[in-house]
Amino acid sequence: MATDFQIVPNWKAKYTGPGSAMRAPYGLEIIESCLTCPHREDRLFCDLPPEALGRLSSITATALYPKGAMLFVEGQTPRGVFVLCTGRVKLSTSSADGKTLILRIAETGDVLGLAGSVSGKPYELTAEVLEPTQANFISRADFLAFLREHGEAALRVAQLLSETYHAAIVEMRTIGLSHSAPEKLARFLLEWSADTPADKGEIRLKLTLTHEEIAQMVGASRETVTRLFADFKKRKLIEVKGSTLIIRDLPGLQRVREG
Amino acid sequence: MATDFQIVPNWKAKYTGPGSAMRAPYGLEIIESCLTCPHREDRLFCDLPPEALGRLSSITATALYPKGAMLFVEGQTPRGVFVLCTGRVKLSTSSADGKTLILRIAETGDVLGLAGSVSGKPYELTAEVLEPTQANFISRADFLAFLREHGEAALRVAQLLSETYHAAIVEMRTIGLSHSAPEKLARFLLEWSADTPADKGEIRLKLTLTHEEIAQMVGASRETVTRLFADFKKRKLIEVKGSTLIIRDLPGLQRVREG
DNA sequence: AGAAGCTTGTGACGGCTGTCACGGTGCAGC
DNA sequence: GCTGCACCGTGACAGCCGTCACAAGCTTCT
Repeated sequence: MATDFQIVPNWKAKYTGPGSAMRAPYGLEIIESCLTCPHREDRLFCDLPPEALGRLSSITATALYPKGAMLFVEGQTPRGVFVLCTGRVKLSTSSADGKTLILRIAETGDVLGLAGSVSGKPYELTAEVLEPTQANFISRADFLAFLREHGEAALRVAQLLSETYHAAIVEMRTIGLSHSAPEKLARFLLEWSADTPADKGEIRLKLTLTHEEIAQMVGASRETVTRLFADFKKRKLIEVKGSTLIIRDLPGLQRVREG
Repeated sequence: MATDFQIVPNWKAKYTGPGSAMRAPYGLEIIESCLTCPHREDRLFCDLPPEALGRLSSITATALYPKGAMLFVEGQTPRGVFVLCTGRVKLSTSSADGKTLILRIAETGDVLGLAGSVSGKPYELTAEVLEPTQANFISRADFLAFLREHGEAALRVAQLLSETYHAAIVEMRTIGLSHSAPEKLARFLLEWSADTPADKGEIRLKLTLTHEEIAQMVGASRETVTRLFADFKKRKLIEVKGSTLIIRDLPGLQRVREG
């Protein structure tokens, strides 16, 4: 297999491709394969017959990626799919003048590069590793062959794509249907906290994103995000302690979202 | 089959559901089935073996929809997929305060409601008929059974979803990555004209959308769209004759898009 | 420890564009 | 033809927010 093309700023190249030499940075353990990894979140593979799973694992390659590594970049012809075992990956698109729009932060269990690999059209997004990440890689050719063989897997892929599409629409709403920046930020925070249960009226969430990145997610400037956080804090809607953000006044934040 | 739930403002209900009484309004001809219809654009069915096509036609119901009919509305639990034979359908989402964002205008050959039907999650969009439309309907249950039976069709569906996703991302860029309204409008016009070939330096396109609708597509107000059209005309970038829009200065428009 | 670099906080300012208001125009239906 | 309605055009105005500039914390590496 040819070594994959990847841009890895400030990092040694040897860590960056499936099949290339691997060593765990930052004391990360290498997990043999996502197929057997403890957090069986890898949603691509659930409910497939064992025979299919075996075939799948034979075409899967595990690799480690350091912070800053690019799994793929916008415009590249698709090379295959990545299934995240650990770590977080930023999915973004950017315009010629350097402005960036972050669509979503992928986490454990997410499948990346699916749409590109299925359609054969260039990746529409760039996938940049935010924190050391282990991922399974399946080349496009192997993946398509596998799907042709296993109809139920193809259906599963269609489901995943539907969900991805759904998420894109939701993201679109935050950006397109909000009049003001406060609305957008409120929408973002509420969206972000959606699957975290409230604990005695409070919602605590880890928010390990810079203001810049949040700005790129909601479509605003870095300064407005900073100012809005200050404003929200003053209005006792939220509270920030280190990298954890606490939503103190959920209804209040919802009112901000509604305008 | 239960009659489908549909909202049809200012129209007789009898025209609105698959299986219900049909008569062609506005002198439209009823085409027996998209499977045999002259413009074989119905991309869902291409390249399937005849046996599968036969099965498909047996679960397909054709219906006519008048202007203003809703094929489905946002939040509804998915009932099935629609394949457009003729006509145009507006796909939009809207917020509580009545603001609307149009994602795309579906045309002949497009498949609607696919993501919802595959995932089972509520439709994320509303599909409103812009001009008299004939569409094939396949109920969700039949459709899923068909996909489970025919793996190659499932793969085809995955491809369609990938394309839909791709289009959503492109739309997202117009809205999220443009700083100014002129940029957004230029992006929209260029996007809209992408598949129309240039004819001696000019591109002519039918633009049967109101300024209001264009505004909802690019995420701006109706007035700014009006003003921008006037501005573009003054700068000799475009020209409008009735419902046809002529792009006079393609490079100029591209410069506007780049900011 | 010190320096470099990234992140956050804050003030000033100006332009874009959303909103409101109203008038004109064209089309459909009675 | 007249009336109503939807759409288009345009002016005035305010306010939001993007941009620029700079300072102050924080991390990270040497």
